[in-house]
Amino acid sequence: MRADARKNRDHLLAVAGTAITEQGVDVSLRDIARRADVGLATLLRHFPTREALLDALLRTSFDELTAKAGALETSSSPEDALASWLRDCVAWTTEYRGAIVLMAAAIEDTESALHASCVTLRAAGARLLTRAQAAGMARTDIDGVDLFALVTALAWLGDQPSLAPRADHLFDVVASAILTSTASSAEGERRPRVRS
Amino acid sequence: MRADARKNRDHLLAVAGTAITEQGVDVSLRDIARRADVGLATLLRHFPTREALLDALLRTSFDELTAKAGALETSSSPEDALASWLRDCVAWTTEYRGAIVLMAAAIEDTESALHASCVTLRAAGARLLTRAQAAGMARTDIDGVDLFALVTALAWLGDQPSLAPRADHLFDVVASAILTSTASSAEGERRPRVRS
DNA sequence: GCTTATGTGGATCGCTGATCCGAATAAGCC
DNA sequence: GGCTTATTCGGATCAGCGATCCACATAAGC
Repeated sequence: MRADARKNRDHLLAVAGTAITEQGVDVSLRDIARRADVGLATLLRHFPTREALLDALLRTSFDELTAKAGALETSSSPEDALASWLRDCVAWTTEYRGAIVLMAAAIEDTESALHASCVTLRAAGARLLTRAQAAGMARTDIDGVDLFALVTALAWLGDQPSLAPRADHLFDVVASAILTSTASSAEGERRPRVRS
Repeated sequence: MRADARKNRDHLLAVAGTAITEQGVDVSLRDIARRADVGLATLLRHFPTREALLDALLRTSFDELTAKAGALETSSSPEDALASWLRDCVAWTTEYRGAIVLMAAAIEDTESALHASCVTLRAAGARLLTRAQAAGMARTDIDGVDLFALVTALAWLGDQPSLAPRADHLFDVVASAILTSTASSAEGERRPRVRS
């Protein structure tokens, strides 16, 4: 890649990150290009679709979450690992408003630029779930696909301005359905009482 | 209203219903007008915004759901009433793909044409929830707003082609978190195996 | 049948993302 | 340093979107 092209690409990524954080993933691509002092065509050549741009932006975070799942697999109890990772996943999506919808669409669209990242993330969650299930700490009638769907739905909830205030609490509600509450004493302490 | 105007309005509603069922709520308004052999301006005068059009289309269903909640309040056990009504709500939204997102946005936007209907629906659910809680059949740390959010999230799940196949199952998972399983004998039969 | 208030829809605006292609320029070679 | 060439750039343009305007058509009331 030519030096000027690389510079433009990096600059565009930085500007896009700011713009999307401010206005959500539906921000006008023309605006991003304008803010980066670049033609719209240039933006669209580097990132042919909005998803390609998001993929480049989110890939780092994706990898971090996947890595964290791997680390938790050995460092925490099966139950805590799953709960903590799920919370991280949901919390992370709040950074890029609207991204979760694209992820939900990408998970089974093999043409999407986001597809591979989503599948990897889902697999990481599935491993944590399987481990928790084997330890008898998670209900066994759900699988990785269900887990991904639940996380996605909770993240979407946090994306809706009108529902976001309840997102944390509802995460606890859903989590209580996933994690078997046999060891309820320890749990009651770990998970904050959200509302009296 | 003049006779021709009324006719146009009714015809537009019928065409819009078909179009939205086929293509989801994001269907082009221009397309709807074209299919109704009417100018775009005419559609937009009868229904100034997409939400106004949806409000007119959905109002009947809204009222039915609200009425059903009222009927269940006396005809069924608090638990069955809540569970059955929630299921109906989620199932209903599948008819108009994408409508749930507009509803979530309308619930706290008093300017929205859908606002009043959404608030009424939420209140109906809240009454069923309160009744179930009073009977000790539902967890007491959630309220009507939480319930609306959960239903909305589940409905959104059913709207996503990639997640929809799990929507029914995940409804059961979430429902098991809302309804307290103290009377597990009666429940165990009605609800599919929650925890094997 | 005439008048008037109401309803209509083509034309147009500003916006979106997508695409084309002449102009600008960095990289490689002598 | 100067030349050539392959790469990159971005203004211009296109089709689509919802919103708005206003000259024209028409139903309703007398």
